[in-house]
Amino acid sequence: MASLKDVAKEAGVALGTVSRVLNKSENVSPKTRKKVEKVIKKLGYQRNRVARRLRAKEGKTHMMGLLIPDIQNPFYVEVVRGVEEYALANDYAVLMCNFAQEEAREKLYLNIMRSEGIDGLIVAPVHQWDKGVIDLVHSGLPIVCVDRGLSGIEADVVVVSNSQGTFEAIELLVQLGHERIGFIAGKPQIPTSMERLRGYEAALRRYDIAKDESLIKFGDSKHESGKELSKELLSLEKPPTALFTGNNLITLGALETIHKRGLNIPDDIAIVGFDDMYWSISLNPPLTAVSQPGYEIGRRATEMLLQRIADPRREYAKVELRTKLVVRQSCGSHQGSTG
Amino acid sequence: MASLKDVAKEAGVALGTVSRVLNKSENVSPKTRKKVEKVIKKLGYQRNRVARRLRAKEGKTHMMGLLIPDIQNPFYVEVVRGVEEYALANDYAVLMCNFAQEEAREKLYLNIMRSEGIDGLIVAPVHQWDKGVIDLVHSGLPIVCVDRGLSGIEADVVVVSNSQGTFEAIELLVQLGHERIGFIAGKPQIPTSMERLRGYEAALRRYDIAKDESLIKFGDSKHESGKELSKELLSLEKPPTALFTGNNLITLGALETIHKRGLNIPDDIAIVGFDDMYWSISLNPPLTAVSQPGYEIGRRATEMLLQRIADPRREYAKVELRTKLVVRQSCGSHQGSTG
DNA sequence: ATGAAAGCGCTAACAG
DNA sequence: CTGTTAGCGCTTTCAT
Repeated sequence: MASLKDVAKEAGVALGTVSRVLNKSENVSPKTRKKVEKVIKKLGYQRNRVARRLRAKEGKTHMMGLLIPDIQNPFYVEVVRGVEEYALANDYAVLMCNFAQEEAREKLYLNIMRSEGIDGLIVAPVHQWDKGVIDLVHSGLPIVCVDRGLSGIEADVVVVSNSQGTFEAIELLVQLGHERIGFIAGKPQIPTSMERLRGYEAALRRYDIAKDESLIKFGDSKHESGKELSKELLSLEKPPTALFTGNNLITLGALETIHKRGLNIPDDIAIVGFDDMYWSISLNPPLTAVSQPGYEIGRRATEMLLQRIADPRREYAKVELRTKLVVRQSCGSHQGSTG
Repeated sequence: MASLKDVAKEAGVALGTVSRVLNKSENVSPKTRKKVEKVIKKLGYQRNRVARRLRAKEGKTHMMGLLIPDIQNPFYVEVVRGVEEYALANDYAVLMCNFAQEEAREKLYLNIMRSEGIDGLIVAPVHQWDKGVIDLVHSGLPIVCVDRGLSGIEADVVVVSNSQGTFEAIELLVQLGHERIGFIAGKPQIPTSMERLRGYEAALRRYDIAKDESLIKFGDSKHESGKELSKELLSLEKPPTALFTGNNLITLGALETIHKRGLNIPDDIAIVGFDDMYWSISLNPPLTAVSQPGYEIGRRATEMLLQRIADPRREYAKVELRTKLVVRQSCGSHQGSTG
């Protein structure tokens, strides 16, 4: 692989001059620039990003980190796509790691990121007191949180209207005549779980429906947990007539249980889930869901991160994007199909 | 961040000695080692991976690349998990990029990888004549191909028995009484598409069923294409009684079409898909599918890559893993449910 | 067993 | 405008 030195020698200029051409410095004569660019092309020279990273001051390494909780969750896949797209367009490489909802692994990756010399990081913290992330914020590394914020910490964050989104979903179910609505939540430590629960409670209050604690179950945001907890709900003496599932994996687990029991959706049990997938319409019946703009979350977060890298002193911001209720057939007689 | 120099000064030894301790060199007295280790802990020292990478000889940068065609495809997500797991266990960071089936983007990422100084790369080439990847192989970088091989190139590769897997699926459909079996394939340039087609043809031959070209459609391995091509098949004058879909995204697209037309699965149309998802059972009806061991593919590929990095001259190998037919309800009266 | 020193490829400060 | 030079933090000789 050709190096700066090779290019300089071949072009008959100093090494620094080549660097200037590469970095689009003003102080290069058009003639020299042309000569150097020709040699660069001729030798197929490519900048060594590692050396560049080592030497460069903070904020110019052209590498950012992305730490996501669960790559098996299609929602995060959308976020990843948004991040990747925007990063690529701005000449940033993304070091992407999946900590699979394990705090220990998150810590490990946080260390790797730090020692890879990234310019900044986009992360969905394990919970709002995530020490690893908080330490990193304090260390001065530019960080944008997605999906979940940190408690009492100044940092940029991109979230969605979890509470409002859930409210709308429950409202729809109520309007369709449901009064016993089961709610399967994710881990209570994850802020989004609690926000969604608040939306549920608010909707019940709004329509004067008494809250029945036995209809609310907490799990761990995974398929298995959706499967088990829906079983528990359906086995109640007075089972719910409708189910709200707290994320997409829980939804899929619940569907498995419902189908296994031979129940009809929506006649025996209606279901609305948080998180829409582009293939939700391929489910039978097509799923009514609260759609999060995952791609947009990723894009916006990256935009904010690059802005903060460029100007570390700018005001911290919290961006809240709106969810959208996509009504299909799993919740009952509304014929609408928005998606 | 503390550096090697800081540690050396604090411990009162030379910089090189600290490096030796870090690299578990034999030539350090137990006493010195202990002293240094204590300081390392005290200062919370962490190796700077960038500097290490810049200085290190090839094969010791502790960073590998992973280039996948489509992160929205759950199959590749499984592969990613397998790679990540094995890499992490061996102190390798993974630079993971998704080229979204676009050759231009693949090329771009290939360049980034090269200039990030990775030790090796796992990649699913865009097609078997993928120039970018072939050039990289020739440059001497250790490379393992997954899912698809390269034509006429010496390189390690991990694939599955695409032809045999499809054969078994078609065989099942035939045994269930189907003779008009539609086949929706992915891009013909992708080797797996053609192998799966060969399995289809072999099964027809084996059971003396004439091949009807109008039942075979080529698309681009995506959801949209599954949707459209299944529409075409179902609109034929003599439509198929069963559908074989060439990958998971195509399957989901086909399901959408089938449900939209109000057809009953499997009575009106049976369906078997290539690729199983852990939530295939949550579909209604649960999907009969050819399951690829994605996680295992990723794990094995990484194992092979690290072996090649350690010994670049070892024999090249092609590992073919077996698929498994998971029979559920989408194909008809078999009551079996293996998944 | 340890110290000293070269240098990986690059950026940026300094000198002309 | 361009050349020269000092490191970034580390690994790896070469001495001792």
